[in-house]
Amino acid sequence: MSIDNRSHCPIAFALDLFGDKWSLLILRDLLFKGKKHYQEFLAAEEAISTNILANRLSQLEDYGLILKDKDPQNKKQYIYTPTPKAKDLIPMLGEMIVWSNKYDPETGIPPKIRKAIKKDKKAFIKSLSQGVKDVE
Amino acid sequence: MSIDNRSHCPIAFALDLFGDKWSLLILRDLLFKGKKHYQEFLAAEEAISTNILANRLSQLEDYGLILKDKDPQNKKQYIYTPTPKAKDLIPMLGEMIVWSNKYDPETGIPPKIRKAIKKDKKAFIKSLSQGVKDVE
DNA sequence: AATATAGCTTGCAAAATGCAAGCTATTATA
DNA sequence: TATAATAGCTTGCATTTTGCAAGCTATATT
Repeated sequence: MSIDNRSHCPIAFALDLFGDKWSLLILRDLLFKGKKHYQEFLAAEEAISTNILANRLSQLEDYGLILKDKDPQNKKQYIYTPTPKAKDLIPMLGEMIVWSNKYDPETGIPPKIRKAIKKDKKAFIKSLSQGVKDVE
Repeated sequence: MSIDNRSHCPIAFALDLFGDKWSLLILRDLLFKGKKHYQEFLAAEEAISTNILANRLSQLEDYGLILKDKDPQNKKQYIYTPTPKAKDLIPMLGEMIVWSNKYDPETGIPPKIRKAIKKDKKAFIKSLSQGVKDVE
């Protein structure tokens, strides 16, 4: 797939940036799990390999979805942080979570959260953005 | 990637079903463009190739996202239709459209729709489900 | 100075993708 | 009834992407 989008369709545009098996999992770790370091992404349950991780981090940076800075705490590490452009994906990710909650019979979503989604879907999705600055 | 999901994460579950460059474009054509036939999907602007299209239609059927039936109007064609499981993806796709509307400087979204999104995002997403039965 | 750690890069095999061609079961046409 | 056209694939093969393992470099710790 080329660098420029395949059409001017908004769905195709989004897929050109993160329409693969890994990019959104990295963003999930950044946005919801508070991960910041390369080694943390590497340790994800889904077992991404190091060359793919390096490639996706670099792509996400190119796409303006993440920032890479030296970690002032530990000078041999980098800190990856989501940009507002990435944080703005939270509503979409929220709807994705709601959908999987409905259709994955083996979902690992904890009962408390499942109840929260059932009780008030909108409030649940809004809650995902709490603690994540720069959204809205 | 194996058939069963890589983790019990809801985002990973969704990506296992449609985390590629094509599946959501086919669903877009089914859900928003009223396409029903193989040849219509083949003719999409993004130029999917026929073997990939056949593969994805078969996968989407396996995943319970589409149904394939003989077309009573033209007996040498099939009609593909989205299931409720697919129709329930509309809110997620709506958020994706809203996001791309914000970040794609070359988006092909028509001015009228852009205005509608700006005026009332929620109403816009809701409007996507109008005319598509079985949603909520 | 020697070792460890973090973040990659490289080599190579396996899998997915894309292009072109062909195949089969229906129609539609002569 | 034979002939051609169309729809929906399948197949072969080259290219690209992925994934595993190993290695490499720059810092930091001992």
